[in-house]
Amino acid sequence: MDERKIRNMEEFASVSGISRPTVSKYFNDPTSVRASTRARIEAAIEQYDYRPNIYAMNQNRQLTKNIGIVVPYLADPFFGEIARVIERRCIEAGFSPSLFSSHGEAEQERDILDTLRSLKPAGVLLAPLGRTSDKSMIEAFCRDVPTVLFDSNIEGMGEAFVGSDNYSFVSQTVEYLSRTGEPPSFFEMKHPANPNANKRRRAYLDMMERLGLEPHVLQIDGTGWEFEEIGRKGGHDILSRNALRTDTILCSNDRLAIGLLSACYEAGYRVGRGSEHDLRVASHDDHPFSRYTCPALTTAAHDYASVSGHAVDTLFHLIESGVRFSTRDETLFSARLIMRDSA
Amino acid sequence: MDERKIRNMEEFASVSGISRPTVSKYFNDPTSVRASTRARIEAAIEQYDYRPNIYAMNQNRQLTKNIGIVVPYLADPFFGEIARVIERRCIEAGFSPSLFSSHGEAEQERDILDTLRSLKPAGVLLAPLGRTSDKSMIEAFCRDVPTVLFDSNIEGMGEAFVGSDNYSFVSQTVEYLSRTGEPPSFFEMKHPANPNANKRRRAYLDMMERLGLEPHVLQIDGTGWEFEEIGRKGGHDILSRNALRTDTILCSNDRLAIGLLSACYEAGYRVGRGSEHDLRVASHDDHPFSRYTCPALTTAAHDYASVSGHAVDTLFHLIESGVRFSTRDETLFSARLIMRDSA
DNA sequence: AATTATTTTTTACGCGCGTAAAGAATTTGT
DNA sequence: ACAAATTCTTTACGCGCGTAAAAAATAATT
Repeated sequence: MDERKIRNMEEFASVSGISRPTVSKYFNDPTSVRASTRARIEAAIEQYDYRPNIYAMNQNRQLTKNIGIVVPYLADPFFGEIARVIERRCIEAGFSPSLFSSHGEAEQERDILDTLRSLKPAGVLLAPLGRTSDKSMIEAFCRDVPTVLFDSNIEGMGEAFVGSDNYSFVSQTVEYLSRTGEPPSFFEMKHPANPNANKRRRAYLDMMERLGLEPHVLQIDGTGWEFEEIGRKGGHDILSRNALRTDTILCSNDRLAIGLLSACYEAGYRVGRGSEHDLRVASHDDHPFSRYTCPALTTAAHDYASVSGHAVDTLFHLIESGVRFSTRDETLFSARLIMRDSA
Repeated sequence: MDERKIRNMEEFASVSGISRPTVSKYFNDPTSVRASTRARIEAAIEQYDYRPNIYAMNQNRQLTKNIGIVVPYLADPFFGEIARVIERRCIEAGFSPSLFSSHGEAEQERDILDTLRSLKPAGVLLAPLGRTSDKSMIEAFCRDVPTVLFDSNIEGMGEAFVGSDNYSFVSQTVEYLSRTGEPPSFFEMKHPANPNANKRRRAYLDMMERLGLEPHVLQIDGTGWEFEEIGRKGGHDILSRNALRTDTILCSNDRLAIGLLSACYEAGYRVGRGSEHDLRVASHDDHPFSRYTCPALTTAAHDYASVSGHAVDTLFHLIESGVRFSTRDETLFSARLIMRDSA
């Protein structure tokens, strides 16, 4: 690598022997120049380690190559994984992803959308907080920036929604549990942060009715995003009050289940299948840690790859076509039942 | 809010009745203008919802207000938490944090540093991958950008390192375990990803020698960042080979311990204190989930707040003073023993 | 009120790159 | 080999803001 510092595209153009407009054209789309000139430019890049000033690049472009990724809560490894997959695909497509986490707070979500707007991104992938989100602000944001919602739907906002089919999660777990043992009670937060929780409750009620079984919903207290602690406290409460009708609990999500399993352990309840156990516990999401609970958690898995892949594809299509969708489309992927030892 | 769209600072200056250079001065430091003009500008901002174009702002500034935050693995909620705390403090200080995760891959780490360099950040907080990091590239990066390393140290790189005192972690756990029962064996990966692991092993050996006890290190196979699975497999291997000398295991970190506890449960070993238990397991880090393992994990907690707070403070000091430190300073915070049921 | 210190305005240039237009050079097709 | 099509060079302007310098206005001090 040559030690001479290239200060700008003008200098780089002259050392590479190509005119500046052509070099500029190359950086905006390497395939837009002849193969031979492309080779010369790339050789010069290699030699001088030059890259254009992104601030000057983006100043005049109406559309940058930035993509915003917003998740509600990064301390949940589920979103860490999602972020990883989405980031990779954005980079492969030549975009620059910027990752943001609302950390469970509506004010942070607002600030992020503000920041994002000034980044003039080509598009945004947004997993909103849900119930506490500032709906009108999100709506205004989506009007200005091509946005695909994922994970958690807010009716009518964004050009599209990509997520998991909550009904498919719950129908599989309820069907499995009631076929192989006593019917499940449904364990959830009284005021869930996320609209998926409501869909899951309704799916539970619906499935139980279909199967001709008596539904039983256990609603526990607690607000915020510390689901494990909420699940643990709620679990202790329910176990001590003897509020169970059957020996089977179906949790709304794995993080609550992790807390519940902890409570069961502490209270001396043996969780699992078979006669030597007191309780069966199942759940939804296939959280990265659900394999390592004691016992390992029976759950329904998201199709991670499909959800993130389709969300990205949808956004790319939106960006490339340059037009907004005439109808907002919602794509839901089915769950896959993961049978482990807890139920 | 007025509906008229302000296109640039010129227009904004004219509607606010202040000259453009003064407005520019305001945006670079609101306290640098007279209180009365500041009030007028802020009223106009409120009314027209104007904010300057960040690309044009940063183009001419040698030093932007950006701060890069790089963590090795976001699917570990520990880093999600760290990111949350650091982000907040950066925003409070008027900086724009950009969060990046290497996702356990050295190539990603390299790409991130490349991206970061072109963002011309005022400073960077870097938690490197460790063993697999491209040391020479990090070194070159640190020469160009004021960088504070945290969590995982690489000798001599960056202006400072802020982390936890591994010796204090291990000394407390070893002391506690050997005082209250049989001395611990040390459970770790044969090829740990992170230099902290090596320090912990050495601290274990040192402590055992001091206490006049025979050390015993269990090194398990596996590479990468899926520590739980590595711990689980290694745990099964050790339990089935009956490789334990005592009834006490001290894990290098909580994520390995989570896997080990899972293996213990699957193999029918009862973990905990007291005569009705087979095994004691303790660990280090106070991972967000360690409270919810079964049994809850006895561990040594990082001083999260101090580490992230001091790392940020150090970087701010570096940025404000404008000078590099003459000597690289390393600050280590002590651990706090968290006694739970596993040991 | 006069002097001094502070703040703002006016004027002007530059940053690094996007991009448009016209002409020159190169490649492609026959 | 020649015309047509493609690609590149030259020239030139603009984006939105930072920033410097001198002049003007305002505030603080005596």
